[in-house]
Amino acid sequence: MSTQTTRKRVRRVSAQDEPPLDQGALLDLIGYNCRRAYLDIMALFSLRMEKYALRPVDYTTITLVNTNPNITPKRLARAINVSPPNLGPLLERLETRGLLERRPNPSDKRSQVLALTPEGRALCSKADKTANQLENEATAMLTGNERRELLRLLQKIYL
Amino acid sequence: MSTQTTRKRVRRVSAQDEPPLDQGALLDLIGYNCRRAYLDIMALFSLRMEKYALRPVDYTTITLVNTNPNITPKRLARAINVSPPNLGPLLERLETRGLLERRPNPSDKRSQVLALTPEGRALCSKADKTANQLENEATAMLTGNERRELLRLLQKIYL
DNA sequence: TATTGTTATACTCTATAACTATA
DNA sequence: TATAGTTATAGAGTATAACAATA
Repeated sequence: MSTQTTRKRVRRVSAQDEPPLDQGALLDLIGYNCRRAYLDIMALFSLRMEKYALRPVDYTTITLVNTNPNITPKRLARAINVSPPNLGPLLERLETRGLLERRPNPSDKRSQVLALTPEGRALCSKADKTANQLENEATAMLTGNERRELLRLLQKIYL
Repeated sequence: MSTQTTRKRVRRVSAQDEPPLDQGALLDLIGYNCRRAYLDIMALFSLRMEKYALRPVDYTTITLVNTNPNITPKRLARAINVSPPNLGPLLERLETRGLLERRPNPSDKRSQVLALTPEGRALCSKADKTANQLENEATAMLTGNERRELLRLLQKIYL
């Protein structure tokens, strides 16, 4: 073994008696760090959202339809980064579960408008609470100010 | 020789005359914001790294092997979140390109040790520079202090 | 002619079980 | 019996072309 003996407090990555590996230049990249933090949070997301059978994309979808009633599939597809052909089956599943309705657009017979059913709104409300709880849990090492600052900086990048 | 240029779509601009949609509760979620920022940065990553034919996972791999010479595939697989069966073809490609070597582990004939070739180290060095440039470009709206603070907060979550 | 949503399809990514050769 | 790496395979996730109905 070489000279790396910094013996940091090993959290999740290294198993057994493995020395932690040097992440080198990666630690200076925002993209890399965003992904690592994202994966950690999403691991907990999957766990906590399992009881609702909601994948991340499902949760994003019902939340967006909830706050943007009568949105068209076209706009939704762009918003959640799903191509129109792939959005079909996603909406189909949510509709089959009785959470979402696709109705013909009165002003354009080609398109549709989306809305949550009462069941969909109820589930969305519960899922929102769970999402906030799990986020607080996954980011419990941050103070309130740090959490708000992190949100601000991330949004500065993409918004 | 199929040099396929994937014309990545630039986001951030709502298409045509569409009103921007309300992201609602999502904007308060660190996970959601990490993903959005990550996708923005990675769009530029794909563009700038195209000339090296390095996908994100390829870049992470050669960087990690570079800073951790003689690492085993097992440890590497855990570090980059790739299952051992899926790591094989990845290393095979890098080896075929003459960037990486898999050598038998002298102390355990079951396993191997990985190292970059001189060509691999040269490419890694260039890719590192490009990665830093593209990151600075993608996060140009942040001040130096904001950038360092963002790194600190993200690492606080997963490290 | 252009657009919405759908169908069909293919390509990538990821996950799992079973195999081999060592230990 | 356990482990490192491989093989085979299946399932997600994602991308594009072509089509029908409508504008």
